[in-house]
Amino acid sequence: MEKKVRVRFAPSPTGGLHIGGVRTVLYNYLFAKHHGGDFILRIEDTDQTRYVPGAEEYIYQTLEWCGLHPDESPKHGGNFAPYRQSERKEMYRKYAEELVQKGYAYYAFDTAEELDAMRARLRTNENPSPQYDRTVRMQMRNSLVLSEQETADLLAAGTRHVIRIKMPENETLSFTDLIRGEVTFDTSVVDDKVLLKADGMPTYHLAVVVDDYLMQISHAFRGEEWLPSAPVHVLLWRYLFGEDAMPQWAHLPLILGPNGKLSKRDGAKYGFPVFAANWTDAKTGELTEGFRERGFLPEAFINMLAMLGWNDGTDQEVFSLEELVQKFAIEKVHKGGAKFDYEKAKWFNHEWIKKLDVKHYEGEVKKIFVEKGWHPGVESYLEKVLNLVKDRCTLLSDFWEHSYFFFKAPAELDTTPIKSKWNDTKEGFFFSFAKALSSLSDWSAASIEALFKQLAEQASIKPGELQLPLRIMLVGGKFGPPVFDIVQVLGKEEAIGRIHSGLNMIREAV
RNA sequence: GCCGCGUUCGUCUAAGGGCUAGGACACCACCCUUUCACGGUGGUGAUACGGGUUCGAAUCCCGUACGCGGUACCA
Repeated sequence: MEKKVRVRFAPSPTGGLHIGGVRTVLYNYLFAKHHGGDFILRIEDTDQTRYVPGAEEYIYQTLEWCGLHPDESPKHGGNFAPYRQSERKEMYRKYAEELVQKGYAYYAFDTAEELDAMRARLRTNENPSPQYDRTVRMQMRNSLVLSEQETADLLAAGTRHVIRIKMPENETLSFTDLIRGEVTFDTSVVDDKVLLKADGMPTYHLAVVVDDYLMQISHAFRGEEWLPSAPVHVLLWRYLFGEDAMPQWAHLPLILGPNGKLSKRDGAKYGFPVFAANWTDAKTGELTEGFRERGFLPEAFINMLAMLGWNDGTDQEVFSLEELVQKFAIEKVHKGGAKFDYEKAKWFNHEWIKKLDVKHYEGEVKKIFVEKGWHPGVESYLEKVLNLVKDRCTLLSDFWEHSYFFFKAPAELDTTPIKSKWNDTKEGFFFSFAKALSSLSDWSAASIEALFKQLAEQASIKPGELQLPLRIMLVGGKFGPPVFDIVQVLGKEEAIGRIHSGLNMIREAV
């Protein structure tokens, strides 16, 4: 009987979510939904020294923006609550004690100073980072070397201590990774990791195993940086719950920056966001820009991340979330890390801006417009304008520069391109064009263009000679969408008004 | 240092023994457009290196190099 698919994303609330984290959530979500399973959000806040206020709320907001809704979480609740590890603190100790009882773990009373001293003593060029492992554990202060009575006394006296796993010697451990296949380790080279800290909190290693078991997680996907500690987790599963109950692992490749692992610094250095949404560090006040505020659509952001390390085997690159859910297969995830390319990210956004109806992002665009000093006007007019310029916008923030002139008549004109060729015949043409426009009944770009060409022919001027002046009168310079589309969207009254004031300005300039 | 993972155009990737190694981004050229873009067409450009196995290898095996990750009472 197949277990129900249950996956979890388990971030620690220590700051903004960067794109590597978001991709991990995405793949978890896609896998769960593809298999009709549950997607759980668990907050791993066992390190109280690194806890950052606001970080958890930020995670919810980011997931919501991306459209990745958890079935269970601290906020949404669920049958396996609590979902915050700090609130589960009492549950872990008993498993750690169980391991000690079974001889798989031991109490260690070494102080931070003693650990430092051990490392300093053993450090050499050949061994730059000595570990607390089988080679030194019998020289330390722990229940392996202390007598039972001494250990009991220390414990009874409330001596600060941790519980460490006792890694077996010379054992070959392997497990099957859904992406990488069989991965093998020699237990002798893994150190005696701390399982339960002196403050009573579990470390990640204990917590992830206990919680994955208690929350009936069927598949566990996480970043590749966890691969080296996988043997510890496999062992804990074996000792505590049996390897048969262990979730299937998949270690996701890393997302790289221009040189090495992608970092916040890369973003600042190369001018692209690395966080999903803006993040302000409460302590330093430092703001790290997000994709969202940069003008990315969630659809594009998700799409771009999904393709960074995965594809369905075809040439298709633009996928909606629904399509991704339908087609996602964890086996097709790449093994190698992927270098993030901001240009490609922008391309995805451009594709989505073109593809989506403007109603989808009108609200966001309005916010940006208001910041630029725009006053909300007629809804249908705004929509027409956005539809006209959407193809030329890569980011939502591009809309303003491509359309501001629809909301405000030009205060001055760039007449340099037309000045030298300006004459009375042309002026006369525009007078009669404006007049003819006022009585035009079919107000469409096509009939405006027909009218324009007809009058041009009557005046014996090539229409091409007149289009640029018209454009400049309407928008102020050499830019914007096709000129007759501009006339149409502007509307009769506004277009005629701009032609008349444009003529005045040209006359002054010539 | 040790351990692990990886390596196809500049970048993301397809091809998992068999056509001139395909697509996308970026770049270049041309076309479209008497604005600027969009768009269209075409082009430059890759199997890290060395050995095997095989009629045949990007693909399987071994070695080397390089990259990345880990090596905390952080996750």
